[in-house]
Amino acid sequence: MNKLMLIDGHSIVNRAFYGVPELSNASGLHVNAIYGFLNILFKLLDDESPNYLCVAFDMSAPTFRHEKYPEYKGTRKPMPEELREQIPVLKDVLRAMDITIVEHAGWEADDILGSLAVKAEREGMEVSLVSGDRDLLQIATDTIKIVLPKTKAGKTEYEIYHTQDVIDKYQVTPAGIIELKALMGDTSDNIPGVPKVGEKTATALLVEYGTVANVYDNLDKITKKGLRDTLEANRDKAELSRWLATIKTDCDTNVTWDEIELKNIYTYKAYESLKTLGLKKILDRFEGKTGVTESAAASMDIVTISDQSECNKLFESLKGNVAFVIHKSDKNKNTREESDGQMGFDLEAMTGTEEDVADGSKDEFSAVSITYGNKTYVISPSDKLKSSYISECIKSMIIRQDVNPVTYDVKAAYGYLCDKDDVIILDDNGHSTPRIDDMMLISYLLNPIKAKEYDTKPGIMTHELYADYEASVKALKDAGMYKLYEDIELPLAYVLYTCEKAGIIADREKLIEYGKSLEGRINELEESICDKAGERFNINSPKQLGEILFGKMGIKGGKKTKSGYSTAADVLEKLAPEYPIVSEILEYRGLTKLKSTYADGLQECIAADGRIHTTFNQTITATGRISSTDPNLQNIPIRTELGRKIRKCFVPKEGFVFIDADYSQIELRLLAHMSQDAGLIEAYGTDADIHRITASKVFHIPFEEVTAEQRRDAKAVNFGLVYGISSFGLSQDLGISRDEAKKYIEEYFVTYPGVKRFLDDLVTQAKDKGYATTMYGRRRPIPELNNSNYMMRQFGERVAMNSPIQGSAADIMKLAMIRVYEALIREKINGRILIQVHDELLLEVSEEEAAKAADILKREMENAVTLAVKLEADVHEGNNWYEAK
DNA sequence: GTGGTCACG
DNA sequence: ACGTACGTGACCACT
Repeated sequence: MNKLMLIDGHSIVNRAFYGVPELSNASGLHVNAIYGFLNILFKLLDDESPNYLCVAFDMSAPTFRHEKYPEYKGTRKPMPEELREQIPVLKDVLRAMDITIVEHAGWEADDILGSLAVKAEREGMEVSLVSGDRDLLQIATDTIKIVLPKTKAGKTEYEIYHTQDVIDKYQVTPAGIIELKALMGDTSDNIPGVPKVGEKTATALLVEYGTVANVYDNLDKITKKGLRDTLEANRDKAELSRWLATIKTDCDTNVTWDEIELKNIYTYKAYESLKTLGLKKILDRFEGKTGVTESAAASMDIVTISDQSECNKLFESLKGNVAFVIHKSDKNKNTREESDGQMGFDLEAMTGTEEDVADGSKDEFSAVSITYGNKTYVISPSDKLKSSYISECIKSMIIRQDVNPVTYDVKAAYGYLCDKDDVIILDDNGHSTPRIDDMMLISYLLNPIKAKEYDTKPGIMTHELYADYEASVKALKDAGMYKLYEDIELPLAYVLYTCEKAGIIADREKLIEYGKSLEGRINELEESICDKAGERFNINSPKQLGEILFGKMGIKGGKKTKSGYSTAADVLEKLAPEYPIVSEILEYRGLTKLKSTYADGLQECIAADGRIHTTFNQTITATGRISSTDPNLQNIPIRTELGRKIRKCFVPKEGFVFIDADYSQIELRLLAHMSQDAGLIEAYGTDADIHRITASKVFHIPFEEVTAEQRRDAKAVNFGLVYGISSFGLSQDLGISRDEAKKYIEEYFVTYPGVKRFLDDLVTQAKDKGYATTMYGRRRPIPELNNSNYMMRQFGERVAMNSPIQGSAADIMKLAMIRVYEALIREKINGRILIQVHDELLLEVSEEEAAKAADILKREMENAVTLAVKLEADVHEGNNWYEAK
């Protein structure tokens, strides 16, 4: 028998929203309602296995009935923004699953559902109507069952009602439900009902008289005077309510069974969009279900290329847009699989000999996939087809004028394609020639909060990015970010590739020595701390430490974290003067950090060539900065002398020196430029210390009389501004009261009114547009600005102030890197950029050319952009990183 | 895998 | 009454 399932979209998504705890994905979008809805849907599909399915949504409030009676539309609670934002997304997911969504301007979802249910029943189908709304019970018959889901402790359960179940529970027939609502009303649906009549009274009346009309026909028989009066006085309300409560069953929905026939819901499209949403649990279900990735692959026409002639033929045929992706080999996997007798033929191992790797030569790859037209080709190296041959084919494809290559992560592609002497030339605009477009960079620019990732399976990944390419480029142009992409991000990828490949020498012996120098004191402190505590415990465990300090020893310290006492440095520092054990703990923490993360950690990262090759991530941060991983070379200690000594372990190669340059207060200078505040610009026009000038102006004292404390305070305010100032944050930083902090800020804004105006504008604009923008048009979406939570909105405002500043500084540094890279090549300097640390560049240059390189570095950095204030870069030379700073 | 802590700009 | 400075990544302990 044919089985139809009808789902009341809004009502179920509401249930899901309130039944599933708050849950948001990486990009800040709430997904709990989507998650809950899908869970309910899957459970129902499993249990009921219908062959027809559709989901009905209300079009928009006010709905049809309420338009006629506007006085009853008002009390409906507005939908929380966290839920509202999920609905269009949910609809997209459902559509991707090939599930039909029905909505109609004139009718409520109820009416559509009722009409479809009745129609289906007439045509001999079995019907399950799923809703969270008990109103629907009026539709129940012996073939139409009403399903009311509940999310209990993460589990989906539901009540099921046929005719008899309604009678059992409510003592009225399904049709009686209408009468019931007419009398008792329903606040959630804005049905007024008769005042003072609740469920009990209404049921009793209906058991007696059956219908509302009959109740009124027999009013004189009602003995309770109060009840009779209220019924009498509110006859109009009862009639209206009856009408409001009645679900229409005769709408001509135009829905044909054919179009709502349940097809394969485990589509690749749905899989992809769930992946974007970060709903991993539901993805698992997709993968287990029908092998979605395989079926997607099957529908995509994947061709395997296994010999040279096929390979040649393919590459000769290519013209226009061509997507290609080179897949990294899994080294562990390789060695293990190869160990069963096939070792000699492993070409990967041959291309990636130790010597090559040591040179920073080509990386290994396991496969290449290419999508062209409507076909995707997967090329795996084998004994018939060498990986070197494949990479030559790709390279020749790339330099052909009639091919526009597109890849995902072009920096990685350089790693597979470039030999050590290969240099990709940058033209006058900084464009690398030949050019390879990078979908990773494009999607990062389109959404830095969550750049689109592609499936890791060779064919599918390439197919997808090929399909997205043109639309994404258009989106980039529409957003005004194409130049940013073409002139900055794309050429930068190559510069970063050269930095990574170059690496930096880390002197292993020195690191070992440094680590040893810490050990003695660490052991000493450990003894002393455990001694004072009266027991041995793990000082590195915040849990144990908290219990010892604030529990056992009874030191007063407010609880802060979810899992107990906070032992963070700012808490302990307040206690240190009074308790020697606390200051010892602080020292211990500092030393073990230096040892484990730096002295020991960095040693692990030294490659066979004696150098550390970090990875610079270009698509991680929300603001446009780059980040460094494995290891992170952007957080090498400098603030304390002991930590700073680590930098002596980073040294240039024989005959070379380090040249280091950092921008002086680039973010504050950008604040001056972007705000166009005359006072701040003028302050930077003089050569004097900016914090001192600010202190002098803000505190109304002569420049010469500014004390060290006042300068420190002014500096903190300056920093605070860049972070999106708050009086609380500033007070914490300076250890002053919130009121005092607030006064500082106010006074600052009086001094530099343009800054105030500018920051306010940033927030207004971000609220208006939904994103913040940098000088070069880079965008950062700020969904938090619309969050219903005050704290979240507040955070959004700070982000709106900070992102344009931090992001513009990042833009400028990226531009500077490209300029420095080009200038070094143009002027044939024997030297290269090794590391970027946000406002700092570290170069390794031959001794003879050090002075020239220093000039180039300073010049290119300072002239990367012309601002209302001068950009200054401080340059130093040294025989290690410590000296060069 | 997550939270706490701390290194940097 | 809430509970906050902006942006990162690595290490450790603990679930």
